[in-house]
Amino acid sequence: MIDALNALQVEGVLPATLDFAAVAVEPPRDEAHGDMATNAAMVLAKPAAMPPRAIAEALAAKLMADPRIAVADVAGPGFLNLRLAPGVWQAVVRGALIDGPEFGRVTVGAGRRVNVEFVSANPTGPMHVAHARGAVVGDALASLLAFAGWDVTREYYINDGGGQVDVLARSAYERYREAHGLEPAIREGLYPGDYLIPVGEALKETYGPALLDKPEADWLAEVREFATSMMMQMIRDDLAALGVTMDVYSSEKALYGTGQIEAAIETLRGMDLIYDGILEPPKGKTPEDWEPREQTLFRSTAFGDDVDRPVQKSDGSWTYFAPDIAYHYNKVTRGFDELINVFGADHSGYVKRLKAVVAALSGNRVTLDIKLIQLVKLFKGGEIVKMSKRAGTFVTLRDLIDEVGADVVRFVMLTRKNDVALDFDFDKVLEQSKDNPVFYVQYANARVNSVLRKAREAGFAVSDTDLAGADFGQLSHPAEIEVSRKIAEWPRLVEIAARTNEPHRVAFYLYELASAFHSLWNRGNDEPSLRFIQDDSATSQAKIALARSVGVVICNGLGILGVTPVEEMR
RNA sequence: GGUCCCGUAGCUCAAUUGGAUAGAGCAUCCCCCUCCUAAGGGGAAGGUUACAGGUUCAACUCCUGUCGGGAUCACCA
Repeated sequence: MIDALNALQVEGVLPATLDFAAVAVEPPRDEAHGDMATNAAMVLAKPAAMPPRAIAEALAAKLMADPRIAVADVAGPGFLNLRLAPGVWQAVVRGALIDGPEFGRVTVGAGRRVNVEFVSANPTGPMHVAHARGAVVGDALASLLAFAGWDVTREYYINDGGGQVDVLARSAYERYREAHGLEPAIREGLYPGDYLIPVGEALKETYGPALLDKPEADWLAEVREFATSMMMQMIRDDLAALGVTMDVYSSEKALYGTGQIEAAIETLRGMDLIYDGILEPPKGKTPEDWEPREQTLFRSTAFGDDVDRPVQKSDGSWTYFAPDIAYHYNKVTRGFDELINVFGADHSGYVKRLKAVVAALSGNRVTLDIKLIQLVKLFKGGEIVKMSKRAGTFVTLRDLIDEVGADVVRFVMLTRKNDVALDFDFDKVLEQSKDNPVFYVQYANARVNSVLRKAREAGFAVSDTDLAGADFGQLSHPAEIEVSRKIAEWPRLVEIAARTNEPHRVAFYLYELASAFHSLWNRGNDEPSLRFIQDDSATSQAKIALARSVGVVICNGLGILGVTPVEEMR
């Protein structure tokens, strides 16, 4: 395309000073407009001082000389539609068979190092549904980026430095007393969950009666350590059940006493981003117990935040924000080019200050993208499932996996953009119908396998190398071309989804591909010539190859989503 | 009150980051099928993309404002 434009410049048709940066060539939304389209004529009309249609006509004539282009015609205000020679699509199907699991792998990431931090649930209990979506989105995003050429690190930040782990320790201590036959005092503010009973028993196992009747100061640190490590083991197990493996676990507590927090704060102070001052009372509703106090503050208003943020409490201890600054400084110094944090939507208030910190501490070298994950609403029998931590009716990730399986959980969690609330309907996700995307995609793959099985029984050679040698000129029906086009879109989709950090696009794409394939399959009912297995072996081979390439793409796509493809439905 | 997210067909959601006549699935209406894998197929209808301005050859997309829904707002993480 650019070559053709350059040629026109040389010929003097176009002014020599034009910039082609805004020229795009892409597959149009509407296939009636050809296989590829370009906006070149309209973008260039103004700078070239020529009517768009005139540019388009000249360009069309030039492009027709290319053997890969079958038809180039001018449409609408100056769009140039290109119909590619059939061989281009056939080559794509062949490419899918040759590349196999690598088909769709692209290089937009260019080996840049990206850190994806996700889940980061407090180590105070089992994971529940709210964590599940973040876990799935983060993990799928990481896989997607890896497939698109990034060097990816999956990371979990353990919030083990704040008051909530003391609460955990006290709660576990009561269970420890219970294990010794004493009445536990689960006071208001402690964690009442049964999952701490085994922790109490393990404490008894390790310490015997040694910690009984001792003041809190004597046991708090040890019990805290003991309980958090058990909680983290439980969380790792939960993640493993969901198919998530982290590369790095970073501890908040480990930042204390190392000077890292102080160093990060001092660095910011050197940029005049840290100062001591007094905050105004919050506007709107002022808390009744509000009183002015001097604190150490981060100047986040310089980055568009509505108020500066405290890093130190009035008693001199750090707020949660201080170790967070140090943690992100740490990620910057580890040499990542990009940081991505997957947070729950309730963290929306931290976005600006964290972006500000990363921008300041990296000298704008490192980008931070924060994906906010909206709520998941559970439905069962048409009723919303109410969840309350207090009433002990919150649904754990384990419950969810046990009921519908990890594959279903993962796929469904990716059928929505991250910043939109998601309804998870227990009844629908187990339904076998077209409006259950998990089933529909899996079913397509099962049908592909069914074709291959029957073809093998009929004596066809169906290895990928055999199929890649097929005569794809046999595939001429519009329904077959449609499936080929969809397959050809795959690498580009990977690129877009990765660039925008939106793994849900993969799930939607797979549904569309499955839909095109099912449509072709069903046409075979009425038109025997569209069935995959024919009497003529050359025709069969091409059709089977098409089916197989659908299977290749579905497997690659599901691989990114972390969903296991099924070979047979039952 | 500030900030962030959302608002698209009756319902649930897409829309290749600014492209052409805004697309799917349910539900509705019409026709066909019981078939290599049964859990269907084809078609019709359905829209001022919340509203009002602006930028652009081109706006669901970007900017400003308004309305509605949600999240969040020092001394918890």
